[in-house]
Amino acid sequence: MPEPLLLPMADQPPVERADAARNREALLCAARRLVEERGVGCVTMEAVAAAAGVGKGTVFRRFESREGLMAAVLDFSESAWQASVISGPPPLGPGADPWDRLIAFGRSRLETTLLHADLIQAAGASGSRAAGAYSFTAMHVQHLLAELGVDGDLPVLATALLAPLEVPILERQQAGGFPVERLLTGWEDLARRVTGHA
Amino acid sequence: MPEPLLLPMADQPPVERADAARNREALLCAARRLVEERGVGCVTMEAVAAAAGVGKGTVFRRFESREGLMAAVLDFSESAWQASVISGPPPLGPGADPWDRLIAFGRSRLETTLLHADLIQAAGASGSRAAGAYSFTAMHVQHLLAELGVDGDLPVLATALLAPLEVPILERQQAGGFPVERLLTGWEDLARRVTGHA
DNA sequence: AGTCTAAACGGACCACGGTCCGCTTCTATT
DNA sequence: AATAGAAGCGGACCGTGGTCCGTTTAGACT
Repeated sequence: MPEPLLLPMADQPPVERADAARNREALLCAARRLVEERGVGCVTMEAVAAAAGVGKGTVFRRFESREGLMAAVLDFSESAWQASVISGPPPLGPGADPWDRLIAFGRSRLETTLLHADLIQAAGASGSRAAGAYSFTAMHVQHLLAELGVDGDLPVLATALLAPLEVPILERQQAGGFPVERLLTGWEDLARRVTGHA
Repeated sequence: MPEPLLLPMADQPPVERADAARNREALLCAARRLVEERGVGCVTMEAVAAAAGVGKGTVFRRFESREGLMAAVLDFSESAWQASVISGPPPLGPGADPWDRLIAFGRSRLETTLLHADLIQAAGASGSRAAGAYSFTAMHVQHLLAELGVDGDLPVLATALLAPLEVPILERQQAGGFPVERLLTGWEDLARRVTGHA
């Protein structure tokens, strides 16, 4: 018998063993709980391991690093938000005109970011990487800009629009005494100037 | 004799003792050297202490934290740059018209930031705090915007202009394959849109 | 059921940032 | 010069993120 079709096919993710998957789930779950009830800053890797009933080594095996784990926790909340942008009700979701969507996006993004600020920071660089070079938000904004007929270097313009919504910038401004409402108004103004919208 | 004039006056910085100042200098110097020859990531607090011939406790006493020390090291290079903005030759320094200064500022800031990226990140939040609520760069941009006759929420607009020049954003874009030249062109375009400049 | 191997596990171990506290040293005052 | 006490010092000590490696186990094949 000639090697029962099993040779090439290069199955990249060699599937996860059952116990490994179980532990991953338990860890994620424990991490979520601990983060919620103690705050990100007070959750140690050892505590998560203990809460999930596994050894510390396992946590690192499954999630690479603390940042990785936090990114996974963040992903939970974040993907719900992404869903509401992709397929939720307007004006955030599809259906409204691009300008209204852009404004809704800005407000929603700003609020979400502020809400998960600790987690986002704890997730560090692992938080933004996604499919390929661009994260979901960048793609979305770029898309809206295109719909608005903006011309120029869209990827770069999108980044410029997103940058002031990043945690460090928002927190610095908040620390400087700027109320959220003002930041929001400011961002809308920025969007208006960038898009040339009336 | 009635308490020889020494009562109030609340002299905030009770001056630093001579040996303390000596150690601060030695530490700063050692840190600078080590950072330069090994790279920020490979410089431990203990190594700096040893190189300066003092105990580890002293490093923390003088600089509060690793971030604090790195901020101090950064300050060295940074203040030279600030000087060239304040009183260097045009177009970066005073003399050129505001628009040209703004463009020169963007290019210079971008290059400087990229150059010291590691250090800036290592300095963390300690890197940006300065006199009061606004850092030097924010004040400067705000000033230029005012000169250009831009109306709107200047502090917020200035922040929006500065945000895409922050390390994490620049690095993410570079990692995405965007050459520096493109980032720069993009920023100029942004500035044009924000200021309404022809 | 038995065997074999890659994958997974756990916890001892390490390095580094940061704290603490008993001892030393400056410096103002007499 | 002597004194007092605040400021500074050093290094043992601690907690945490991350690694390593000897042991265990899932699960594929027989």
